[in-house]
Amino acid sequence: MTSERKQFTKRDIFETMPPGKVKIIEALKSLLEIKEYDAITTAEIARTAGVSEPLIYKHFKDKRDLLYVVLRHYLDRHLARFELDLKGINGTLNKLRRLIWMHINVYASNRIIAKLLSLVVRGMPGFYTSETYDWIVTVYAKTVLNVIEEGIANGEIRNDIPPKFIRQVLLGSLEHICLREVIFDKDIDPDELTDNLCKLLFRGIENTNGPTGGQT
Amino acid sequence: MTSERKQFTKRDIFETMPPGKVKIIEALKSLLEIKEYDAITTAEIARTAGVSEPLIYKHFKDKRDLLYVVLRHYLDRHLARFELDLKGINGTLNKLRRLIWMHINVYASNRIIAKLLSLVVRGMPGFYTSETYDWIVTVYAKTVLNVIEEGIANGEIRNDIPPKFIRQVLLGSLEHICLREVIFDKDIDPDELTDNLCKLLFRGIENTNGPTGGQT
DNA sequence: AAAGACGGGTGAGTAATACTCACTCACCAA
DNA sequence: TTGGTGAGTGAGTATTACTCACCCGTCTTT
Repeated sequence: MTSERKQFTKRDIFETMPPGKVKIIEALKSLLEIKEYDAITTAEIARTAGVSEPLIYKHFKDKRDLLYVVLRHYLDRHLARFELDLKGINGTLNKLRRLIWMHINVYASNRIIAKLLSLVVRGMPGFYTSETYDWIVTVYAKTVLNVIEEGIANGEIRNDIPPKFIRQVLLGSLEHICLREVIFDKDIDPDELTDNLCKLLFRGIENTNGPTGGQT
Repeated sequence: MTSERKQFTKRDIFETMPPGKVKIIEALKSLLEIKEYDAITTAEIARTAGVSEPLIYKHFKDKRDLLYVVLRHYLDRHLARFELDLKGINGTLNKLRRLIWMHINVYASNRIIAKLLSLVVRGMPGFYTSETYDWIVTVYAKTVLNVIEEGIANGEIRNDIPPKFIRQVLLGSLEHICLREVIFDKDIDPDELTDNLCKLLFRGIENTNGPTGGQT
């Protein structure tokens, strides 16, 4: 009987929400499947949700604010697995490879997420002060950084480049190698991209002073 | 007397333009200095230019189309130098270093360009079918690719990764290492960033089978 | 020189759309 | 009973990108 203790998942979040709010979120989600954000009007969202337009503004600051919440819902299930999925893997570079593959795979299998992150919210000034942004940084970017720092500490990764810089290069590369296919809706091959990226980056970041105890 | 032959520069372009068009372009440019694109209205542009609003639509398809033209004007003087500036340098990696430094330096010294490229036009679907985009690809992206391919041919760069992939990683890294500072208007240090990026990437892309004659 | 095409330029207007105001209704606490 | 609170709405508004019909001067054509 004491088995479930904390397990706060998406389901709980939805259950404590007023039904109208849930309907609005789901409405925007379903509209994003068929057209891009800028082409979706608030009237359309309300109509699809079966609620009145002002209700959107009762629950969300803006149309954009609503988008940030929707983006978070989309990312939720993916990001939840990220940390766990790294647990079983030993070796920093193996963890990084796994991370890279997962990132690309999310973009490959969910174009809405890819488009929102690479093209839409990126240009919205308010995004960088939103809860969703904070959450992504905490859950994802920090995880990546931890892996890199761990690699530096155990001597697998060179220590003459700031870890945050390495992360920037990694994340920038990830986004850019998918960008063309995201924009033009072409297929993405996670395996091939992962291979090439690892080939290139790993040789750039690995510690050449010997595999272990490479502390200067 | 036969000294000047082709020399078509910005000045010529402007001179063959109707004065209203020039005024509109200059108006948007000066407005971009003080506020972001989305906050600028067409009425404001017309007022600043001292022309009527419909004239904008006589000369440009949209407000966005105008932005693309303005972006091209901004980039014009910078990109014109790119190819020339590489001429004197020998060694592919040295050329790449120079290229990297120049790219970062443009972002560091011209925040409007940086913001437009990284945040604004990136999310506009129409941009990727605009003349400006074609032009950037031709003048800049192709130059980068040529340098990389030259490096592969002469054995300085490894040949087991597609040159276009290397370019993607390079350009993605460049954009992403500046992104935070561009968004939050913080200073960018081109020298430091160039050093770190070259340290990381060069080891990743250089050919380890010997410096010359590395053709497989 | 008349006709007319053409390009730059404008005054007045319009459709669309994100967002607001004032309000109702149901529920719950004191 | 009263009053507060939060979900929800009908009607409205300000803003804004964009358009229509039109004017005028300058070339070209016959």
